[in-house]
Amino acid sequence: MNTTDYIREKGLKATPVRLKALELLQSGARAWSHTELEAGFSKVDRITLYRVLKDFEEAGMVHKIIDMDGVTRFAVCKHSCPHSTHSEDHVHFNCRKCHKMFCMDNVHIAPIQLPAGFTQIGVNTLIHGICDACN
Amino acid sequence: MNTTDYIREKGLKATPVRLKALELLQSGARAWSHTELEAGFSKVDRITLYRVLKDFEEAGMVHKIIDMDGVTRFAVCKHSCPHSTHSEDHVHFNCRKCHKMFCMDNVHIAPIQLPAGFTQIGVNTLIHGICDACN
DNA sequence: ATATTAAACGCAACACAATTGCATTTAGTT
DNA sequence: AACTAAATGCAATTGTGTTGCGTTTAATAT
Ligand SMILES: [Mn+2]
Ligand SMILES: [Mn+2]
Ligand SMILES: [Zn+2]
Ligand SMILES: [Zn+2]
Repeated sequence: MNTTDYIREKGLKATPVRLKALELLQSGARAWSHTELEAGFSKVDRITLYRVLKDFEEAGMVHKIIDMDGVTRFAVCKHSCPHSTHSEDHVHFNCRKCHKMFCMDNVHIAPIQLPAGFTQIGVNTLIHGICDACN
Repeated sequence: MNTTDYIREKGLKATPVRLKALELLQSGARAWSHTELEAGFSKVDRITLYRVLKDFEEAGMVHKIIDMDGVTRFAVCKHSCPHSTHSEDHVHFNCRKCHKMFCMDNVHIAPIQLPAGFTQIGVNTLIHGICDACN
């Protein structure tokens, strides 16, 4: 399915900012910060971009992750992600050199045993190290 | 060892703000945000508090964690934590109800197998759910 | 006890991320 | 082509964290 139809299918209008933002998010196979995305446009209103990212997130098109530096990042949801059942439990990798963040969908994490009284809803595993490109 | 001596042992002057901040951090067995700590004082300069927290962190007295909402939090280091070998790899638990964060030093996490090319330096595991008090 | 001084403090200013309100424009529809 | 709800662009505001600088103070030396 093309970008325009995908946005429309999610109940959103296919506007220029949304099309470009989605194309950027779908490229590079990584999680993008607002600043990185903004730099990918020749010209964009940063408030509009904030709202587009929020719209995408609410539509279940992207998920938000806070990286090791506290920077908010967005990555496309690879499997179909209805907002309710949206699982963000996959591992994220943050490179100490280039500071890029990657979603590691194929990395398996073992279930965690919590102390009595604590109930788990979800888990965010954030690994930091050196990525393949920087190695 | 008392609070004053502990601060001095780390090479810092035992000032009123530092004493109070450390007492707050040592109480409650959880990770405190700047805002929460500030509220624990009857009167404190917020810039001074930022600097005290930075000093504590650099001295290896506390470690910094970003919680599920992107809020920066500080928790006392339970075992002796020289800054160089300081391990922050223990699990953190963030409550969806009260938004408090806890360090789970006794929770074991299995080692993670990364794809070829990626080298791991450390890992931050952040579980979200409902804490014992809220359950 | 008093003097000394490097460290810590308090305040103003600044930088940056993110949100809200509102008037204008536009995508999708009739 | 006309309509309208949604999206945009801009200004203003909030929140978090940092930096510079003059003043005060904790720890030390006399
Ligand atoms: Mn991801
Ligand atoms: Mn901790
Ligand atoms: Zn890298
Ligand atoms: Zn709770």
